[in-house]
Amino acid sequence: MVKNYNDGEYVFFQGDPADYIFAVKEGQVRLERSTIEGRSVSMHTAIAEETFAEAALFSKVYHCNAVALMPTVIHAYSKNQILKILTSNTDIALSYIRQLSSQVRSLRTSLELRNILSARDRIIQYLLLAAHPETGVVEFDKPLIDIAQELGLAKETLYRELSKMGAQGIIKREKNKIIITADMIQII
Amino acid sequence: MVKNYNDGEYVFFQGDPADYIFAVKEGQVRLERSTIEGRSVSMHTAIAEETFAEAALFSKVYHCNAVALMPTVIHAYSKNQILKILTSNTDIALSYIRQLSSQVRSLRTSLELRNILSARDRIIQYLLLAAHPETGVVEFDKPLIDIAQELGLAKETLYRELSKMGAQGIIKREKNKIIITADMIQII
DNA sequence: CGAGTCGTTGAACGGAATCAATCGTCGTGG
DNA sequence: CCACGACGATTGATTCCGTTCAACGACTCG
Repeated sequence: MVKNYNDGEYVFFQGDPADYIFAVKEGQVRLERSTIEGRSVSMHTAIAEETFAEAALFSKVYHCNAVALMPTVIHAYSKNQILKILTSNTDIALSYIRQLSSQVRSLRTSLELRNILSARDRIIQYLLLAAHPETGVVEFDKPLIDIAQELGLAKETLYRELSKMGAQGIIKREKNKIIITADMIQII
Repeated sequence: MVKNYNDGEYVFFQGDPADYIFAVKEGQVRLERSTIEGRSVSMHTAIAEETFAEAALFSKVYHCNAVALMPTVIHAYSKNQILKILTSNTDIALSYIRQLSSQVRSLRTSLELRNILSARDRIIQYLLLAAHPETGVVEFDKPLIDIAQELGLAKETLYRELSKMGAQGIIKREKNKIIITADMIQII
């Protein structure tokens, strides 16, 4: 089921009966928990192609609010239907487990990156992880500005560090592409 | 199956046949990926009571190395056995899905916290999330030093901000406990 | 009663965010 | 077809905040 939301419009509220899980097709949705005295804390921001409220499968009500941060297109999937499918078809259940496992791994990696304080080191580790293991090529399907966001850095910091690294010859830059040179290895 | 590892001992290597998934009982295990030229990048550090290499369920080989960072006790579970159980018993599969979903949610929340630059704000959001919704009480089952680590802050920073907040009267501190006062709400 | 860990505070430094300005590029519509 | 606007990329200057180093008190546990 496809639905459209405007900026600021709520998809569901904390306490609503949890009947659907969702996927963002376009736009962004913030998951926020209401705290004491009506304040809210953002728990996650789901972007395009992400699913959210998966935990609703196992809960009678939603435990947070979901609000669109811009005009947003969302797919809603009936929780009961999904549960039925998951219990009747072990292949699908397993494939869902695989997907979740891979999500856990990727989230853990992101978190581990954030434990690196130095911007330079964080970028280097990111590049090493993202690089093709043989060729040392990192290809980007999104602007650097988004990468900066992922890395938890100001875009300026990322630009600066990259151009420094370029000057030092430890990376080479092409359009939508960064190539790690052999020199990087000694630096680390 | 229980196994013991010494500091620096490897549990498995990248490329080894993936026959087991694991849980850390005591100690720590670092998951690291080998990159070009034999360097390694840490992808995750699993601590006590955490599972790791769950993605091995769906892979023939491990995609990273696992190395004990201290004397460590690990439980190993046969991948085939687990797969058999998951496919034969949908209840267990569902419960595993639940566990993974909850892990995803919690990891997303941690990551969202890290997107907050200001130490003070990050701590406040953390406290609000961790607080009992009615009473505003946060109870700790581990030292603040570990909380600081979780938050990605130097312990000194956490101590300082907490004592500032205490002085401002927006929190009250007791042993293993922080109470959020009504005053906090206006400050945010 | 010591050893080790946790908690706390001070001082100084450095590095990343921020503000600001400019350029390049792409798509769009008049 | 070109002007315009939007957004990404880039560089400079400045500020500020969190890390780091250091030292010390408190507490727990063997």
